[in-house]
Amino acid sequence: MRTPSHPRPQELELPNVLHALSDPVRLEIVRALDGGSELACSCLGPPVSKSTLSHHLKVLRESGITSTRAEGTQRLVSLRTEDLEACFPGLLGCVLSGLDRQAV
Amino acid sequence: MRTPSHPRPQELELPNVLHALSDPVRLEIVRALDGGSELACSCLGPPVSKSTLSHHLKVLRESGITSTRAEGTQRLVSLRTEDLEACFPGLLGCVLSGLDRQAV
DNA sequence: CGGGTCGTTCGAAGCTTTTCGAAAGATCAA
DNA sequence: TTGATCTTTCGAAAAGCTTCGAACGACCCG
Repeated sequence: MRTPSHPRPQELELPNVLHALSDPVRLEIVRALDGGSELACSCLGPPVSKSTLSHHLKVLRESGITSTRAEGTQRLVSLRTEDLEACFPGLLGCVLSGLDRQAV
Repeated sequence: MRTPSHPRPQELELPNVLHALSDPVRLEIVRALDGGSELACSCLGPPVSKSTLSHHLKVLRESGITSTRAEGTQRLVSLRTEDLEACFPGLLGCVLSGLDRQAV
């Protein structure tokens, strides 16, 4: 299983990033990754089928929000915190704290 | 022409707000409103048909990003800067500066 | 009242998104 | 090799989004 390709930092586009963040399932995934942990697909997100989860991870990866790395039979997913901070300073933090605020 | 209804601050939802901001036409509208000006529909956004513009303004309004006020035959649209800041601190600013950064 | 301007709503076309189960691919362990 | 595990891809259904023109509604000025 190969590590898939990721957009380069200068290729990140704001509408894509915002769109990727506008889905509740994907927000949940982003929240689970907050803190810098590198998690396998099976640890992420609310209960959806594995094909659905795979789809959402693809959207996050292709928008530049997450990074996915092959490790044996697993895929380890993490946030591209630094690249996001360089492209859209503060954005990820705002979204995460907005999430917490609404999590109630 | 009546002033339409708007969601209350506590009703703003992060996925809705992010979705509303994830469209290039709507981002353009938000950028035009940045600075606090109150603009008529006809002053906003890239060249799209008026029904399309009306639709995008409705999405922005219903997500809580903009406020629309009737003034004679016009509708004056403005950003709900304070409400957004209260619900999702920093978000609007990040998005606007990210926009500038990509505007090139 | 009549006509003009501003904006919304309706109806529709084309495209994308979300979701799932079934099947296939990749890796490891025995 | 065979089987088990983890994940992606395929195919498909249902829902939603973006866009437009045409029609309508609200308001203002002569």
